[in-house]
Amino acid sequence: MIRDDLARALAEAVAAAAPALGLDPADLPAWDLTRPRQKEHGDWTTNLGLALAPKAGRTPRSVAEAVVEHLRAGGPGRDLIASVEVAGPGFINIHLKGAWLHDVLRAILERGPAYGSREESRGLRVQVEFVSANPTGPLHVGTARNAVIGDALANVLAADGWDVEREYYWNDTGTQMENLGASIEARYLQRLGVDAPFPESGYQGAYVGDLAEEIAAEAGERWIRADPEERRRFFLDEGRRRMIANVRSTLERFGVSFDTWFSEGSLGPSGAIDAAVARLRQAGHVYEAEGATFFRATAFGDDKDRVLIRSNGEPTYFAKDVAYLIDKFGRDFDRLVYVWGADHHGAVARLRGAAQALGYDPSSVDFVVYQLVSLYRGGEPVRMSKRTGDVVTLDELLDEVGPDAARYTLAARSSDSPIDFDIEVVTRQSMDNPVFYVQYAHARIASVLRVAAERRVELRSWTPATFEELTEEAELDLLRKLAELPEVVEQAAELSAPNRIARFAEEAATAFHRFYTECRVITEDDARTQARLWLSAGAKRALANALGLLGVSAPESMERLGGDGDSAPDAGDGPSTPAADPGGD
RNA sequence: GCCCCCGUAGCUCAGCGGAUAGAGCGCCGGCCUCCGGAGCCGGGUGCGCAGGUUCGAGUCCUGCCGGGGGCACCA
Repeated sequence: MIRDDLARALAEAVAAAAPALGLDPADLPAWDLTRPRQKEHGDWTTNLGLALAPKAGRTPRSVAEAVVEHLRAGGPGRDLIASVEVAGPGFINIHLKGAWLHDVLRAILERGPAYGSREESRGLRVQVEFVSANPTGPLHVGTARNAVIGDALANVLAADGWDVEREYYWNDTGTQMENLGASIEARYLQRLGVDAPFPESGYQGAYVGDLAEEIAAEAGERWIRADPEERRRFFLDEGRRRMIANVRSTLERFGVSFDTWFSEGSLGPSGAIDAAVARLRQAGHVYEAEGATFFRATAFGDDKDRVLIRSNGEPTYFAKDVAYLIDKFGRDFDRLVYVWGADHHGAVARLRGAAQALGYDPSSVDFVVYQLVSLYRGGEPVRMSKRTGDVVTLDELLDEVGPDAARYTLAARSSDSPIDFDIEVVTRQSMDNPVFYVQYAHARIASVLRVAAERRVELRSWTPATFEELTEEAELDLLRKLAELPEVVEQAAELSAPNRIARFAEEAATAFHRFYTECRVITEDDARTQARLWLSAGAKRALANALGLLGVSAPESMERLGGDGDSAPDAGDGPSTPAADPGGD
C-alpha cells in the first residue's frame, strides 16, 4: 500500500535528519501519517515536525524543513511524490503524482472482491461470539443488533487478515429452559381440554401456544396421561429443540451464519464448571462465605465479589461463563471477542477479572458492548413486554422491512449510540434511510454498464495507460474516496467499529453520484469512455465490497420509484443479489 | 449512592490529539435534447457547562448538569 511506502520514506528521512537535529534515531516520539481533511493540504500529511520539535529543542517548522530536505534528496519510494511542503504550524504536506490514483483503480480491478482486504493473513485466530440469545423465545430487534454487529465485525476482522470463527452459545439448560418446557406443557394440556395450571412465571408469548399446537398435532393426546416426570422431560427437550430450530431459521433468513454452535449443556457433564472453580481456587481467588463459593472479583477491579456456587449447590451463570472462557482459551484463539448488549455490561469486569485470575492475557479478550434498541412505529413507541410476550419478533420485523434495510440501519450506527428503530422510517425508501442511497448508486452503475453493453460499446481489457484519461476533479475525487477502503477496514477492525464501513459506503456513493453528474460515461471519445467505464466498474466493486462487509446486498437493479416518489413499493421484496458473491465483474 | 454509555446544525447521526468540525432529513433556490432525478449544485459561525493536560482538545483527565443502561446466591 502506498501509505506504507510513504511511511518508510519518511522514517528514512527522519533517521537521516536526526543527527543534525540532535535526536537519537533509536528513541523518537511517535508521529502520524494521515489524510488531511482539506484537499489543499495534499494527499497525505504528517505531524512529525510537531511531534519531534520538543525533543529536538527546535521549532516544529524547522524540524519539518530539515526532514523535508532529506526527503527531497530522493531514495526508495520517492518516485510517487509530486511535491512536499511545510505548512501551518509545522505539518509536512505531501502531494502525490496523479498516477497514484490510477494505481488505486488498478488495485481495485485486480483484487476484485478482495479489494479492501489485507493481502497477507495475520496468521492469527480470533473468535467472535455473538447473538447467544437464550432459546426460550424468538429473536427480537435487540438481538438483531447483536447479530448485525457481530456478523459485520467478523467480516471486517476477516478482511483485516484474521482467521475468524463465529460462535453461538446456547444457554440451553437451567431454570429458564425448564420454565419454557413447563409453559409449553401447560399450553398443550389446555389445548386438549385439560384444566392445567399455567406456571407462575411461565412464558406468555403466543409462540408458546404455537409450539404446543405443533406438538399436539404431531403427538396427539398421548402425553395427557403420561408419567409426569417423563412428560416434563419430553416438553423440555421438545421446547429446546424447536426453539433452537426457530432461532436458527431466523438467523439464516437474516443472513447470519455461525461456524460453531456451543451448548452450555456440554459444560456441566464434562465437569468443566467444577474444574473452572477449582482453577480459580488454586490461583487463590476463591473463598467460602454464607454457604456459597465466591470469586474475589474485587481484586481485579470489580465492584463486588461474585458468587460461583450458590448455597444450594448450583453453579451461577458466572461460573458457567468462566468454564466457557477456559474452553475458549483451550481452543487456541489469539483473541476473543464478546458482543454484548448494554444490559450485560456489568458482567464484563468479573469475566475479565476471571481471565486475569486464571493467568490469561486480559487484553486478548474484547467486549463490544452496544447500546439498546427501542422500537417505534411512526414516531410512537412500540411497547415490548417480556412478561406478556408482547414483543415484535425479528421474523416479523423482517417481514416488514426486509433484511437489507434492517441490517444497514442497525450496522450504520456506532455501538455506543442507542437506536430508536422506527419501522415506518426504515421501511420507507427515502434518504431517511441511507441503505437505498448506497444501493441505488450500485444499481445505477450496473445500469450504465448494461447500457454500454447494449450499445455495443466494448469494454476492452485495461492497461495502465487506460486510466491516464482520468483527469477531471470529480474522477480523481472518486478515486481518492475509493482509495480509502483498505484503511477504513483496518480502522473498523482495530476499533471494533463496523459502522465505519457504512460511512465509507455512503461517501463512496456520493462521490460516484457526483462523478456521474459531471462526467458523461459513454461518449464518442473511445479512450475516455473506456477509462470512465472502468472507473465505474471500480466504484461498483468497492461499493459491493463495503456492502458485503455489512451483509447487505448490492443490487444490479432496483425498482424505479414512480412519479412523486412517495409511493414506497414493497420494501421486503427488494433487491436480493447477494453482495458477498465474489463472482461478479 | 456506585459503575458503564451518551450529550455535536431545527431533527437523526459521523468524526482512533491536528490546520477552516462533516453527512442525511427538513427548509429556500437552481440543474434533465443524452448513460437510472431514489441523483447533482448552492444556501450553515453547532461540539451541554466549568476547570485541567497538550505546541494543538469535539476527541484525553476532573467536577457539575441532562438522558439511557446496569448494580442478584436471575439468566
